[in-house]
Amino acid sequence: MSVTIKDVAKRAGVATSTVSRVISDSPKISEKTKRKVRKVMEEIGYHLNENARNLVQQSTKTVGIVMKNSTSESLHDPFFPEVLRGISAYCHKQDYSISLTTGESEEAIFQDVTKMVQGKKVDGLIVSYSKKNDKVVPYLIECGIPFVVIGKPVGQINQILYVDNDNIYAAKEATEHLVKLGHEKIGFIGGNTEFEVAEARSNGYKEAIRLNNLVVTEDYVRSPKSPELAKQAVYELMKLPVPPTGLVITDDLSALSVLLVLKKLNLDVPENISIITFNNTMISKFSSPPMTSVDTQIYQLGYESARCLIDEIKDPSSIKRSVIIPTFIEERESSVTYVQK
Amino acid sequence: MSVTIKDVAKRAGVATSTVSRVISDSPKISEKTKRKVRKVMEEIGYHLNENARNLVQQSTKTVGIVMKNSTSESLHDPFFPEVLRGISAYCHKQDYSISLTTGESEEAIFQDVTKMVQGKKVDGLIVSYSKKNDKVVPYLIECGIPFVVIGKPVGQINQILYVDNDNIYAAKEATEHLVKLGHEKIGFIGGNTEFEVAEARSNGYKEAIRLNNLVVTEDYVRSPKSPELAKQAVYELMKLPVPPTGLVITDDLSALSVLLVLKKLNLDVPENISIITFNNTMISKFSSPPMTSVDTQIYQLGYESARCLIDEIKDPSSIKRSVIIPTFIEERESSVTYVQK
DNA sequence: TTGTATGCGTTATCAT
DNA sequence: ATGATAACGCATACAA
Repeated sequence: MSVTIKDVAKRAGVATSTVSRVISDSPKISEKTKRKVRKVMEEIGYHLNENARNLVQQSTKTVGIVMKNSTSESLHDPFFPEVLRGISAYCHKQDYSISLTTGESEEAIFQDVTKMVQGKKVDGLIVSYSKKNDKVVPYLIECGIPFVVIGKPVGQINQILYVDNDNIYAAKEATEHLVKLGHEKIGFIGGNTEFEVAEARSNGYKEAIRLNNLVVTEDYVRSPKSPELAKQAVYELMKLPVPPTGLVITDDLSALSVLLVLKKLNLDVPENISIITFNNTMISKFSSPPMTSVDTQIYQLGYESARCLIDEIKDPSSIKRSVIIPTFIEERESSVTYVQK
Repeated sequence: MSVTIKDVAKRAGVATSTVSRVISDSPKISEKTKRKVRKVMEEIGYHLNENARNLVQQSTKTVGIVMKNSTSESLHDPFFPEVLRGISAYCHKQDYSISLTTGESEEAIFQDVTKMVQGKKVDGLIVSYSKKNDKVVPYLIECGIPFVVIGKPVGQINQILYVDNDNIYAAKEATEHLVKLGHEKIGFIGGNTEFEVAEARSNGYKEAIRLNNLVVTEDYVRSPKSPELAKQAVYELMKLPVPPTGLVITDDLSALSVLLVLKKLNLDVPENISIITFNNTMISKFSSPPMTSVDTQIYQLGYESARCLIDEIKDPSSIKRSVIIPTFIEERESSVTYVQK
């Protein structure tokens, strides 16, 4: 069938072990036989069968990527492709392959993960989210397979590798960005608090409100579970007796929905209400108006997670160094100084 | 190390071949021993090693996905994630895994492909683009490995499986959408004509212009190689003695850039100029104004390509049935009846 | 219906 | 510096 090292060995008049050593460029082999063997490989078109190598080495040099919720949702959000881009870049550099989960439900994704792990298809995994009551992380811990989570793990912080932003701080800064502009009534539109990131940003917002002695109304803080539900939240917020003059929104996609609702309500941004969002994706750049956004450096998030993972795979005994990626605010037209009407 | 079929066999008091047959649920094994073996598998936590199976079966049940240009570019365009979503859905259904190229240049991607193919890491590939002078497709033909291209192959149409839209027709329809609205001066902003899709749409546009006896000015048709360069094209177009009153733009991303330029030029859409774009992604839906867009059913493109590929993998002798996915126009606010100023 | 033996294409451990 | 050979974990042809 295929041409194997046996064929090469026979043709070159050496043993298969010698061929194998030539492949790995072992220093124990003389340059002369290396040349000879390589010439034969060229001649008969030999190529390594990675499956065979994987089997004997018990490793695949591929990393699995676990998506959140469902493949569809992940791919609809500009966040995931950008994370993937970062992961991909580092993996390519290290000559690792990438394998994706394909499930459309949490359960299906969990099955994907078990298959990857137990089928020994991956050397490690990147979990692209952090969520309460998630089965994946505990499972991976139990398996003892290297993995890193993007976001702050819900428990066992010290035993789990992770890369994250300081989301509490980032949300605090975002809120204070509006405070500095003179806003005193600031609303918060977050996300599903099952996800750690949503909770953290919500806490950061609350901290900023408290530290600046502003109105702490529970009415002002919303945690819709989807960008679609975010719309509802805006309607409610703007119907309040004293509606907010500024809004902190925890992702660009939701912010886009918000923008649409505001338009329907005939509220201009930033004239009537200021907005600051998170992630600084293409969306915030190209929306109308372009939105001030907290850049979470998504690409770096992905890149570093891959780096952590591959480091860990290569040396599992090394200490667990989690990494925090800094954030910064990209100011655009959606947030301006508050002026009394 | 791991628990293997040998362990299961010993514990269950059967031969390894019996265990293997239980795994594949062979009808030749009695229900009784099946139950016994499965119980043991459960007890000692047995799991199939896919690498070993891959090796002996000479197949991996995974499909490789080839990105265009570079991973980064692909992931910056909403097109690719959506294609991936479709591919992923069908692959999941068929229990196939997905492996992505990670290269950042055409050459690097070609290396990824050869590695996938020669390393026997995939059973087939989906090439997510069709391009002139591309090395990948000829290489895959030479290898004789199953593959399908998304887009119309540049040669050997009959020997290559592909799934595509009828881009000539779609562009013709798009152009005529503006014609019907009374526009007579219609510009075209396409993409890099190295890609077949760009050429096809350009031809469709020209055909519509010709058939409707409109002004055929070469000045009106532009083929910038990136959304960034599209901006330049708009400036030039609008500086013409007789600028167009309608614009056909072949992708949402470029259209977004165009919108921005138009705004800078103080030209309102659709009051001063109408726009129709392609792909109907989130971008056209959420842009301001929302844009009329030709829906190319990207998800279906991906889904069908996976279906074609896996069909072909399962039965390489079956006839090559390529598929054309229909398009339709989603009307939004960016295109309106032309009124003389 | 079940068992025996062999091979899939490598790498790795001993030798020499 | 190189060769012989035993794994790696599974599937399958052939026996029984």
